[in-house]
This record gives sequence, structure tokens and C-alpha cells, in this order.
Amino acid sequence: MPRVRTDDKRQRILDAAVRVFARKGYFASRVSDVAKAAGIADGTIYLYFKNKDDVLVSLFDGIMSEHVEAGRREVERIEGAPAQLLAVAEHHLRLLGGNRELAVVFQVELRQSTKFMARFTATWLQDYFDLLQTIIQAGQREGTIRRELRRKLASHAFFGILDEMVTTWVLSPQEYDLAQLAEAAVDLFLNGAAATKSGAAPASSRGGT
Amino acid sequence: MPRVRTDDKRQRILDAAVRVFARKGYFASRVSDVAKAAGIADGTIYLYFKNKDDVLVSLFDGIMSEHVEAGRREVERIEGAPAQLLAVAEHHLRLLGGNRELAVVFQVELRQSTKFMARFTATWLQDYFDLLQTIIQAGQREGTIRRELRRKLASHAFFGILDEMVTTWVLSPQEYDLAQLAEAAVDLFLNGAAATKSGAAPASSRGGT
Amino acid sequence: MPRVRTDDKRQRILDAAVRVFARKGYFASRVSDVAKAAGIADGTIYLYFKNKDDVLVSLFDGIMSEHVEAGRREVERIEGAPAQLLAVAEHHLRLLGGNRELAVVFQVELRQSTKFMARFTATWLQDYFDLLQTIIQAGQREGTIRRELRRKLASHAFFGILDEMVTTWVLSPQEYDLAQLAEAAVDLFLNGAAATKSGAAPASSRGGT
Amino acid sequence: MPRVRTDDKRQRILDAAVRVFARKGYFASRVSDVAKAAGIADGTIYLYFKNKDDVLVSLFDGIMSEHVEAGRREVERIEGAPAQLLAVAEHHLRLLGGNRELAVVFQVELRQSTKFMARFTATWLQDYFDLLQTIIQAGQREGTIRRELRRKLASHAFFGILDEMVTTWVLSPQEYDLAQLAEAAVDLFLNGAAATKSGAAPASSRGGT
DNA sequence: AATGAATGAGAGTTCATTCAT
DNA sequence: AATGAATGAACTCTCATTCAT
Repeated sequence: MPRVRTDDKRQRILDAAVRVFARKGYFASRVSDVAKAAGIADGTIYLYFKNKDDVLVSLFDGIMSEHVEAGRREVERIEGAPAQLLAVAEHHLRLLGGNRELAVVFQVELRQSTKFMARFTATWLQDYFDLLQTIIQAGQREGTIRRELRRKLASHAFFGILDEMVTTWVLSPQEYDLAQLAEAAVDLFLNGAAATKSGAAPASSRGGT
Repeated sequence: MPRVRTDDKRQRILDAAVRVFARKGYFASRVSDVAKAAGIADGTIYLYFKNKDDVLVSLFDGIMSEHVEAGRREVERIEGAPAQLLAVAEHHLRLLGGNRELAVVFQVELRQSTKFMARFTATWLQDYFDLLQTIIQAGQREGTIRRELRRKLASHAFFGILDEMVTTWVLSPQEYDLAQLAEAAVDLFLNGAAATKSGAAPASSRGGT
Repeated sequence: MPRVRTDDKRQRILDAAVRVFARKGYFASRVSDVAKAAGIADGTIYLYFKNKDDVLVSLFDGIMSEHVEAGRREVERIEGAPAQLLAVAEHHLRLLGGNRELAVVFQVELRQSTKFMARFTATWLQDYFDLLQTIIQAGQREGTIRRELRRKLASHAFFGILDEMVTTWVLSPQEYDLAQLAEAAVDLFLNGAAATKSGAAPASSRGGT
Repeated sequence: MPRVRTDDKRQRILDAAVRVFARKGYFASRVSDVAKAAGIADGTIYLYFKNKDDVLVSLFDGIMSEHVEAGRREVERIEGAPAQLLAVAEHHLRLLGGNRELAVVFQVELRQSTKFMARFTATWLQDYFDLLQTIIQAGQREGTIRRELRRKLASHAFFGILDEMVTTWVLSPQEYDLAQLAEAAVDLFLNGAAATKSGAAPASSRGGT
């Protein structure tokens, strides 16, 4: 029992942090706010995290490692780049669309600080891009994605579409289902990247129409 | 004459604040950073502003009062809701699109804190919505906007379209001209609100499809 | 039997404390440092000591009680104040000269804080002075020590000579044998306190000879 | 007036720090203790010093730079290594012998921590040794100090004699005049370093032999 | 009106101590 | 008896704000 508690409590702190950070912003949140929200003493946080920054960073790390890992499992389970991209998109949008507070922290707090963003980009985001590039490369081999496409650019574009959808959803007062946009995201991406071109130019529809 | 010098310095502080806040974020910025950027002593800021919060709030107040006032003048000058909305949209997008740092503060910093958001929403945003509702109401009278439309909802939708465009532009690494999207914004709004229905369902057009 | 194990652990903690305190200083040492050095859990220390201060104080108490007790036994066993003083000096110098870390704690850490010094002076040091005064009084009776000498002053002087020898040794980078200075210390003391005066100038003999 | 205050206040903080550190030890002293003793607010200390450590270090720096500088001036003013060494010794012993609290901090607190000692040794102590070595070298040229003597070793020995005298004085309950030991110190040093060995007549060495 | 030295409340963090196991 | 996770008081340091000049 005393050993099991550990992971439990770490998670309780992270859950509390998401709630507090989403509500007041990272800077305005005090460590004691998080502690109170987690129902523990201030000092206890420092048994599980190096400092306040580490709480935020660990939050990202945990979510991202889980997300990237889930993505990798899907890729092995599913055949074909389009279906794989759909799985990734659904996971991405369901993850954040299922927890508005988490999404707020990811889309708003994370971007706030060069410090966090740099650390985040250097680690998990890179892993995510690697996963996407693996899928795209396979798609190029199997003929579902244009061969001449630069993989790095394409992976960023795909991420950008998803990311923007989440940001829009976060900042929007409307309560629509984010996960349902997964198909639209993949469609948008493939309508510019699929080996067989359609006539539609999806890029122009976004950000302005 | 002493009034002019005074307002001059007040403005210099606000300009400095926009730069500093945009770069480091409101919380991470120290009052002394703003003072240094404005080329004045720390204490001088308190001759023009009640406190640090007041600097940020005054910033929003200044921009918004000017913006809303300009909008009102346009409404009197221009005939027809569609043209009026276009004027408002152009002004909105030109204002923020012409000063990325100001846009960062408006789109990111302002949203950070419930405290600021609440105050902002209660005052200038309400004035802005009132202006939009006046236009919409006139449009309903003149027959260019659907009569059964709830005005409050419609004004928020119009603001939302513009706001999301700005946020996207702020967060985007691309350097496109924001003001040029004004027509698209009005078109999007009217394609769902115009008295003569088109086949498009606005909800589906948004979010990426 | 359970008492033996108990005392065993108490001693292990004290030994660990000497090492840790000597290396990092009392204030910079954490209780957990001592616990780790003793190979036990943090909380276990509190089964044997009231608090951190008590560890340091008990350390002094243990050493001093043993030292004073040994001194008393010598006094009963040996005849004549000069020989008794020599025995005490040898014990004092061998005790600390045989354990540099212990000496560091005694000479440096103990002096650090008025709090410790006061407690120490009030108890064991007083016992030590009492022992010395008993010897001196006997010496005065037997005619080996000057009768008009104020006993309190003399006991402090004797202690001072030894103490300073230890401090010098602790702070010195040289690795000489401290116990060998016992004779010199007694000689120095008696050369100023002996009933029959010699012509030696004590000042020149000091500093180690 | 507002400008002059600056150095004044810095000095007041240092003076207060000497008193507080000498009484309670560096670690046990709180920044607020120093502030209170200096009659200022806690935060004010940080206008003059980087942090608590910096107060202690600055204290050493100030005293030592003054001391070394004074030593250099004496060396230029006085002829002959023996007289120069005497001047340095007198200055050293008068400086610390004139302020017991300062001496406590120098002899006890400074030694406590490798951190401080290392910084101190690397800067001012090195300057002090350089000064001593310059004197010794000149003495070797003029024939008052043995030519084959290693200068580094000799400078350390001289410093060691003075330093130990101060430590003894600090730890001693007696209230003797420390500065009066300067002659004895130089005599002790030259009785092992002088080119022509005398029979230890301190008075004669004074003249420059 | 302007300054900037001074303030002190409050932040993050440490660590001696407790207590359920 | 022993543990070590949890506690929270107390520390150092920051920085928004004040006010004598």
C-alpha cells in the first residue's frame, strides 16, 4: 500500500496541476494552489517533481509519451498510411477534445514560454514528427502518398492542421466534438498530398474562408 | 501643452509595454522592464497607471475604444450592413495585422487570466458587440440580414471569425497579410447569415473541411 | 540483549554524525545525510535522539562523560598532581588526536553556536573543570602547586593550553602526533604554576613545542 | 544626499553582518537578522549584494583588499624585509585584534565552508601571498633572508604564524593585545629564515639585521 | 513631474520532524 | 523497532509599489 500510493499521488498532482494551470495560467498559479487542489501539502510536490517547471514539463512528457506510444501501436496494427494517419488524428483530437483543461494547457500555456516550448519541441514533438514521417514514408512506398513530397514538411503540415483545430476548439466558446474532425483533417491533408490529385485546393479554404 | 507631454509619456509607456509583454509575457515581465523600455524611471509608471495590471488593461482599453469609435464613425459614413461589416473587419484585421506584438498581447496575454478577460469582456468587448449588433439590426431592417437571427449570437459569431483569424495569424510562422482576409470573413459570416440562403452549411466549413 | 542492539545503533548514528558534521559542518548537514551514513532510515534517528541538536549535544556528552570518567579513575589510581595532570592531558590529546573528524566537530562546530557552547559549558565542561580543580587542590595540599593560585583560573588555563593545542592541530595541514604534546602542555602549565619557579618564558614555548 | 547614502548603507550592512555572523554563525544567521541589525528592510540587502553568500564574501574582499593595499604602501615606504614584515604583521594583527567580531568571522566562519575558502584563497589570499613573496624576494637580494629558501613555502609559513596567533586570540577567553605579538611573530619567522642566524634577539632583528 | 532607493509581502523551495504502516 | 512518505514552518530571494527628494 505505501508503495502503490506513489504513482497514484504523482498522477493526482498532475491532474490537479492541469486543472489549476488551465484555470489561472501557469504563472499566476502558485505551487500551493496545486498542492491544495491535489489535497496534499506543499512540500509533497517536491517529492515527485524537481520544481514548479518540472510539473508542467512532466505533464507534457506524460501525455506525449503516451500519445506517441499509442500512435506507434496503431501503426503496427493498421495497414495503409491513410488509415494510420486517421488513427493518429483521432487519437490526437480525442485526447485533447476529451479534456478541455488539458487542451488549454497544451495549446496556450505551452506556447507561452520559449523555455518550455524549446524543451518540448526538442523531445516529444520530435518523436511525434518521427512517427508521422514513418507513416508518410510507408505511404510513399505503397503509393498512397506522393513520392516527391518532402517528408519533414509534410509531417509538420499534418501536425499543423491538427494543432490548429485544437487551438480553435480551445478558444471557441462552442462545444462541438473535436474528435469528429479527424476525418476532415486527414482528408484535408491527403487532398494535397495524395498520389491521385483531386481538383479541390483545401489549403485555401482554411484560415480564411 | 503640459497635457500633451503627459499623454506623450503615457503612450510611450503603453508602447513599451506592448513590446515587453509580447516578448516575455505579462507575468514574466517586470515593471522595471517596461520602465527601461520606455526610457523612464520605475516610479514614473505609477504617475500614469494605478498598477501593473492597469497598464495591461489600459492598453486594451485604448486600443478597443479607438477601434470601437472608428467602427461607429464608419457605420455612420457607410450605407448597408455588409459594407459596414467589411469596414469593421478591415479595421480589426488591419489594426492587429499591422502590429504583431500588439496582436500577441491581445490574443495570448489577454486570454491568460480570467481576471483580465472578465474585465475586458465586461467593458470594451461589450461595446464592440453592441456596435456589431447595431449593424446587424440595421441589416435586418434593410433586409440584408436574416430577420430571425438572434443578434447576440450573430455578433459573437462575427467576432469569433475575426478573432480566430487573428489567433491563427499570430501563432502561424507564415507572414501573410491579415487585412486581406476581411472580405473572406464577411463572406463567411454572410454565407450563413445572409437573407438569401446559399447551400453551404457554415458549421461544416469551419474547422477545416 | 535488545539493549545491546539498541546501544549499538545509537553509537552507529553518533559515529556517522561525527563523520558527516566534520565534513559538511553541522548546519549544512541534513538529518538524512546522517541517516544515510549510518545506514538507517531518517525516522530511526528520532527513536534515539530528540532532534538534530540532540545528536550533536549527545555526541559531546558521550565523549565528555567518558573522558571525565576516565580522568576521575586516573586520579584515584595515580599519585601526585603533576602525574595526574599528565594523565588527563594525554587522555585529552589522544582522544581528539586519534580522530580528526571528532576533533573538528569539537573544536569548530561546537564553537559555532552560542546555543551549543552554553549547554556544553554548563554541563560537561564544568565537570571537567571540577576534575581539574580537584587535582589542583590536591596539588596545593601536597605542595606541588602554588597555594595562592586561584583554582578556577588555573583549571581554565590548563584546559586552554590543551584546547589550543587541539585547535592548532585541527587547523594545521601537518600530520604530527598530538598526544606527544601532553608533556609539553603540563610542563608549560607547571612552569607558571609550580611552587618552585623556573626562569623559562612560557610564550616562546607555545605554538607547539 | 541620495547618492552618498549608497556606500554608507552598504557599509552599514557589512558592519551589521559582522556582528550577526560573529554572534550566531553564518548558517544560523538569517538575512532578516542582518537586515534588522542594519536597521533596513530585508530586500534592501539585495540592492547591495547578490545574495547572502555575497555578503560574507564581500566582507572578506573589502577587508583583504584594504589590508593588501596597505601592505603594498608600507613596502614602498619602508626599507628592508624585516621591517616590512613587521609592518605587515602589525597591520594584520591590529586589524583583527581591533575587532573581535571581525576576527571571529575571519578565523571561524571563513574556514567552515570549502566554498568560501576556495573563493577566498583564489583571490585575496593569493594577493597577500604575492605581497609576502615580493618582500621575501627583496630580502633575499639584500641579504636579510636566506637565498635558498623557497619563497612560496616561506610566505605560507609567515602567514601561518600570524593566522594561528589570531585564531588562538579569538578562541582565547583572555583579553590580551594581539598587535603586540607582531614582533614575536617576525622574530619567530626570521629565526628560521634569516640569512645570518642570531641567538634569537628579537630587539636586534627589529633594526634590520 | 520625475526619480529610484527602499520597502515588505509573498513566492518557490528545503528539510527537521512526525506517524501510519 | 524500523521505515520513509508526508508534512508545513521557515528560509532566501523577487519585485510591485511607495515616497522623500
